[in-house]
Amino acid sequence: MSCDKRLAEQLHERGYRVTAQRTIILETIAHMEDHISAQQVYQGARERLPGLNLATVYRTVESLKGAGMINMLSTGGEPMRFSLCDPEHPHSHLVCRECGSIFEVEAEEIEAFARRVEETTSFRIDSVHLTLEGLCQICKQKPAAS
Amino acid sequence: MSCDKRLAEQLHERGYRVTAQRTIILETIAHMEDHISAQQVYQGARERLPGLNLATVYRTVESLKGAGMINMLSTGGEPMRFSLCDPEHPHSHLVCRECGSIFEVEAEEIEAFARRVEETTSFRIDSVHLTLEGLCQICKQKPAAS
DNA sequence: TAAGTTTATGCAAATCTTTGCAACTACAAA
DNA sequence: TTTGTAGTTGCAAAGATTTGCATAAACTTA
Repeated sequence: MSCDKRLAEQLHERGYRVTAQRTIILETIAHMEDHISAQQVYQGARERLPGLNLATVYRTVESLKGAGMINMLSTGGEPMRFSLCDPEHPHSHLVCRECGSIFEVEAEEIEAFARRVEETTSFRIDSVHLTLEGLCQICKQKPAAS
Repeated sequence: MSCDKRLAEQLHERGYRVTAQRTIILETIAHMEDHISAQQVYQGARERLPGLNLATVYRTVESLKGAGMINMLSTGGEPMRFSLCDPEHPHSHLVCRECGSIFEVEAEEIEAFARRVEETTSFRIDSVHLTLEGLCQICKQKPAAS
């Protein structure tokens, strides 16, 4: 089955209606390499669906997050960014607060931590989000700004 | 030394100017029990500093985060929230996506993970932020909404 | 395949957050 | 204490995100 078909099927399985907007927005996020902003999703998806509204993008990413299909990353002070979930390879984000670059780090053990929290509390955890913020190799060599 | 004096001193040590706005905003966040929004900080701080501007609140929390003195928590779909950092007791956040309630969970081992990442990558990590999202004990018993 | 129900979308307005710029103030050095 | 400089603030405008409501589309059932 094609990648796109599989995504649409996942949506349906989880009780969400499969609309053109959702399909195209999801594919747009899936096909972009990096973590992209709402504006970028909007512009990318609009090429295939001209009438698309920005509010729909926001509502859709919210739904897709609820369906566990995308990750949202807010670096604080910058617009939210989205990326496709990869349940096989959970990862956390390493964000440079100076230049804004984002790296991914393997984080299976964080998942394990979440499972343990799930046992000790009575929460059901369905998404785990770890962000490590700091300075990348290049930026940490420059003098600090206040 | 008083709690407030100590906070002001920390600000100064880290190269930030100690202004009335910063001091009062920091105290406002420190004295509130929960994680509070920009509006709540604004309203609380305004009682002691009537001319205060909302833009200053946003810029100040950004600085305070840079100084490692507060945490920012974005639950996605809701305004950002802030709380005082407690370096002695690092914790992660457990957020219910249904009712929005927030709990704190001990997370020393996440700090340890961050230190290891710091060694294997060439990043300098100065803030670690883990959010576990899901359903709390009460909300997980209700039928799911799509 | 058609009808009914429920959810999603587009639009416009509201809310939240960031930014440019001129005036102001904290801090350091004289 | 005074002065100079760089960082902060308030204001207003821009940008990002959410929300209410009427219409349209997806899915279920017959």
